[in-house]
This record gives sequence, structure tokens and C-alpha cells, in this order.
Amino acid sequence: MEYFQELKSTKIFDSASEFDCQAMMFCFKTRFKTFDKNENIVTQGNKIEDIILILKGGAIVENIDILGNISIVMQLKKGDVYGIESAYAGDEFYKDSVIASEKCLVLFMNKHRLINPCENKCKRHDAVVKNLMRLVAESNLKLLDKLTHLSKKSTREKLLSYLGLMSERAKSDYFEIPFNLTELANYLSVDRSAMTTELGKMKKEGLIDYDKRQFHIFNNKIKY
Amino acid sequence: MEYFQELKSTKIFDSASEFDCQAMMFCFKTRFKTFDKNENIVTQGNKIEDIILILKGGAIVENIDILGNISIVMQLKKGDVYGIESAYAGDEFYKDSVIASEKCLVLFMNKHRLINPCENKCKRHDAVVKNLMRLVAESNLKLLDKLTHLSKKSTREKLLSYLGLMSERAKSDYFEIPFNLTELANYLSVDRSAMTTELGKMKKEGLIDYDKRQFHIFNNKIKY
DNA sequence: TAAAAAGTGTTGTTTTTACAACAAAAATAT
DNA sequence: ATATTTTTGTTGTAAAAACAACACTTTTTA
Repeated sequence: MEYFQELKSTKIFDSASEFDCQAMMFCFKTRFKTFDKNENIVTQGNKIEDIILILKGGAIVENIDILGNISIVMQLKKGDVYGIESAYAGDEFYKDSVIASEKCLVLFMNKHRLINPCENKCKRHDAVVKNLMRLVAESNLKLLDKLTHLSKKSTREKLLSYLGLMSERAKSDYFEIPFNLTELANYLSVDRSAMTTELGKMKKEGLIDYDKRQFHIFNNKIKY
Repeated sequence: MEYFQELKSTKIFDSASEFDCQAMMFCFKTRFKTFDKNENIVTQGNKIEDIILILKGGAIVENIDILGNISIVMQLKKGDVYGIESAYAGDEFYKDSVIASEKCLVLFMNKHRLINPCENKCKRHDAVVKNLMRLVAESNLKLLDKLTHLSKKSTREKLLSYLGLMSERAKSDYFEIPFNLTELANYLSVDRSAMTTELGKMKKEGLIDYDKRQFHIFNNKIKY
């Protein structure tokens, strides 16, 4: 079966057998399609027919609001799914456009077949739904974390909220962050240079120490 | 059956029959419990055994970070569920505490029974899972909206992002928001008085008009 | 209906941030 | 190894926000 290797290594098909994958491909009325860089995979405002799964390459999710402002909602990479929340929430139209940021291979799965109970009794359908649920649940938790940081008013508070969480996750005062500083500023929605300045101050005040992505937070020095 | 009226009016049990509810109560190993104001329903750091559903009253979800800062993550009201994302994401411990903000009635449902396929073949188990998925999906979309607003840097941009979306939803330049101004400032994480000032400026500049919760946005006047 | 509470609008001051422009260091590509 | 690009650090200035304090209005409660 074509693309079986790509399929089984995704979180949602999660090591399913080739036979089971084949059955699901039929059940979900899937089709594979490749896109070149900058091609639209999904177009904002179009009717939601499919949930998409990125099998190779990457894409960005872009939204245009009523005022015409374009914003990047998120990035999709291998294994990521788009459209599942809207599908379950009962939305009729795609909220965003998905645009290939490089050459990529995409699996389209029929929305109705996916979210409704399987009539074909295809063995792993339930497992896929559970995997999807986990994906959405994880996404939810990530968004909540980000919201916690962004709802702080000052850059310093945002940084401490983020670094504190990272430290907590690492169960250590020493930890590495998954961003470079430019990306971190972007993630926290603050000006990069202002953030660097603030990090510098915090270092000088002895609250934190850092080098590149390596951080050391002096939790004891941070007043409650 | 006790509390059947409360159960069937929730989104997750969604008009299930009394018989089906009864079966699910057994299947999910549920128990009902009432709490007085300020009592802990769930305690941060404790092992996740149950998913909770608020049947009467309301509660707040509160988080204490590693630095000791307490923040209100969200509010729960009748019909709301807590713990489902963490359960599906495989977390072991509750991320937050849930505290009754008034006298309330809570349903505890066993996490494992709920998220794993039903062995009792109880008729509506799948439907409940689908309803849960819709809940989580909707929550996801709400969080994404809020993030869109919060990631704008200025108060004006935050307001326009929010009001623009509300207008889009209402399919009209005239719409009513579900917050009073104090709540809106809180939602957008900006200072209330600064927000009022900004709203005043925008009104003076002819971008918007408003009275209490009634807004009129002049989309044509907003430059792209 | 009176009193209390909640919500809204305004102002001035202080603090913080965004922004722009640039320099230097580090990483990557050729 | 050298050139190019990316990342990081610094500064000054202008703009914006937070904060605090208060007056006024509306809504809720007793």
C-alpha cells in the first residue's frame, strides 16, 4: 500500500497494520495529494468536506479577519491534523486557509465518515477517534498554557510565567527551551528587542541566568 | 432516578433517556456530591481519578504556579466539564484546583471508564464520547479566538480583533457583546480604565459607536 | 425606596513597551 | 575557509499602557 510508512508513523494511525490502514482508507474515503510551496491546501470560507493530515512537509494556517488583517494561526508539520475541531464543533466552513510552506503530501479524510460511528465496523475506527481526541485534548492544554502567559501584562511577567512552567515541566531549575529567542518573542507576542532587554535586566538582577536556549531560574529569588 | 432532570439537560448526556442515563451512571462508576461555597471539588496535584461535571451552581478553576502566583484559569457553570483534556492527554495529576464559587452539585465520572471503549456495551457511551469531543473541540476554538485577540500588542488592536470577530459572528455591523466593559477588559487582559479611554478615542474617531453592550463597528472606516 | 454595590468615564503621572536602527556574534551554506 | 544569513544584544525616542484616584451612573439588594 502506497504511503503506508508515512501513515503508520502518525499519531492518529499509531502503528496500525497495513491491512487496518487499508480498511480505514476505504472507510474514510481518503485521497492523497501533493502540493508545491505556497499552494492552498484548504481555503478559508470553503465548505468543510475533509479533515486533512500532513504526511510530508509542512504548512501554515493563515486567517484573514473581517478587517483584512492576515495572521498566522499556527504551523503544521508532519503528523499534524487540521479541521478536526471545526468538524466536531459543527462548523460549516473552514475558518482558515492552509498553505503549503514547502512541498508536501497531504491526506484528505472525509469529515462525516471520520466523526460519525463506523458502519463498516472497520476495526480501528474507534482507536483513531480516540487518538484524535488525544490530539485535540493536547492542543487544548497547549493553548491554555499559552493563554496563561499572554494574559500577563508585562514582558517580565510573561517571561516568568513561561520560564516557570518550563522549569516545572523539567522538574529542575535548569532547563532548555524549545525556541530560540526570536521565536520565543514571537510566541509570547512581545517585541524581540524589548524582550532581550528584559532578559538582560533579569539576569543582572540575579533572577535568571541563560545562554542560548539553556536557562537557569533562581526560583528562590523571585518574590511572591 | 435522582438528578435525572439535571443530567439530561447537559450537553454531554444530551437528552438521553432515564434508562440510558442509569446504565451510564453504572458504566462510568459515577457519584454525586454537593459542595458549599469555597470547598475544593478537585485539588491541584492530586491524582486524576475522575472527570467532573457541574450539575448545579458554579465553580472556578484556579492554578498556582511554581512561583506561587494564583490565577483564575476559567469559570465553570452548569453543564461544564473539568478534567477531560488532561485525562485524554494522559496526565497523571490535576493541573488545577476546582473550587465551588457557590453551593453546587457535582457528578464525578471515572476517568478510565469514560475514556476507554465500553465493555458493558452501554448504548449511549459512544454518543457521550462524541459529545465530549464536541465540547473539547469547541473549547479549543474559543481558546484560539482568545489567543488571536491577546496576541495583538496594543489595546486598540485587541479591541478591534475582538469586535471584528463579534461583528463577523453576528453577520452585522451592529451586535451585542456577552460581557460588560469590566469583564471585557478582564477577558482581553488589559487595564479597564485604559480600555475605556481607548474605546472613547475610537468612538471619537468614528471607528465604532457603542452603548453598554451594544456596539456598532464602522468596518469601512477601518483602514487595512 | 433607600442604601449599597457594581459598572463606567475621566484625568494625570509613572512605567513600560514598541519601534527603528545598528553592531556584533553565531550558525549555516557555498 | 569564506561569505551569507540568522540570531542576539544595545540604545534612544516616541508612543502607549498601567496605575491610582476620583466622580458619576446604573443596577442590585435589603
